[in-house]
Amino acid sequence: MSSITIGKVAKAAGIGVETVRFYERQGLIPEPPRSDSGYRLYSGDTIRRLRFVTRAKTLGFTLAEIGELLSLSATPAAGCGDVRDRAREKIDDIEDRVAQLLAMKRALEALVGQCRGVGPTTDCPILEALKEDDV
Amino acid sequence: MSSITIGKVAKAAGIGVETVRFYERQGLIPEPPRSDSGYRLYSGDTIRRLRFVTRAKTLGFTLAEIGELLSLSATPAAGCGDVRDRAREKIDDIEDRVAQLLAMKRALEALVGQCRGVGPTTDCPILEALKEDDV
DNA sequence: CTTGACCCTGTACCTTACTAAAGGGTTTAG
DNA sequence: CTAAACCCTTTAGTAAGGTACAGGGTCAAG
Repeated sequence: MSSITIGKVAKAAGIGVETVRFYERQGLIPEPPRSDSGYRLYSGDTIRRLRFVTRAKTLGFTLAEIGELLSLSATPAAGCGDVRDRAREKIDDIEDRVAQLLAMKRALEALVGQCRGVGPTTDCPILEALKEDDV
Repeated sequence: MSSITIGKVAKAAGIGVETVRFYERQGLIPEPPRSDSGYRLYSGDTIRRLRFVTRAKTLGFTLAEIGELLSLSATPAAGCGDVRDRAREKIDDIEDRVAQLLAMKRALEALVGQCRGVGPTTDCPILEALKEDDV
């Protein structure tokens, strides 16, 4: 049932057909079953997976990292402690990123506030706001 | 006073000398004054600026976007409304990223919870947690 | 006063992440 | 039944973001 060709999957995920095949080669999506004529036949899950990839990419994860994230959920219960450890690493990583983004946001808000005419735009508030955070 | 050579600046920023020159070519840092012999002479500001670049990079900003962020603060008070608008765009962008990162974090936490033996690891919580967020 | 650690420019090369094209089979609408 | 619109593989090219020489000058310690 509901098996869709690569063109539909690509369109639904908002990427190109070539990119879907590329992600398959990179191991980000599993090799799908084929029709008699060799066409790839996908299920709706692939669309979600592809959307996850594009989102994670805009968040600064490399394809390799995204592969790790995806493999976390795909791993069977066997190496459960290992999965948990890697998930915790990713959580820490995400928390770092969030903290840095919020610092950057505060800096930009300070800039906008400065723009309202509170003071002179002499120094750079973006750099100022981040200079203490030695990561 | 306190002028440092490219090697020191690079080391302090945690990047290579070649990368500093590359960022200069990309316009991310200003062309510094030179010594009589042609050596680049930096001030401490450059180190902060370079650190900002490397951080913004891990947060998924392209070098072009980072250039825009940096130029926001460098712009004189003249085009203040324009600067404010662009800063607000960046703030929105950052808020989106934070929201997506937090969704991803929740998904990972659900995964870790699942690992504690609460249930079978049949479906993928990472994909599940993100499937509603149509961005 | 030389030798090793720096610096300069310029060019070439590398990785990541696509994107396109060549050459050919398949499906489907008219 | 044919022509547009898909799909296949393989190979090559592109853009972003560096990284690495080559060939040559500079500086500071011993």
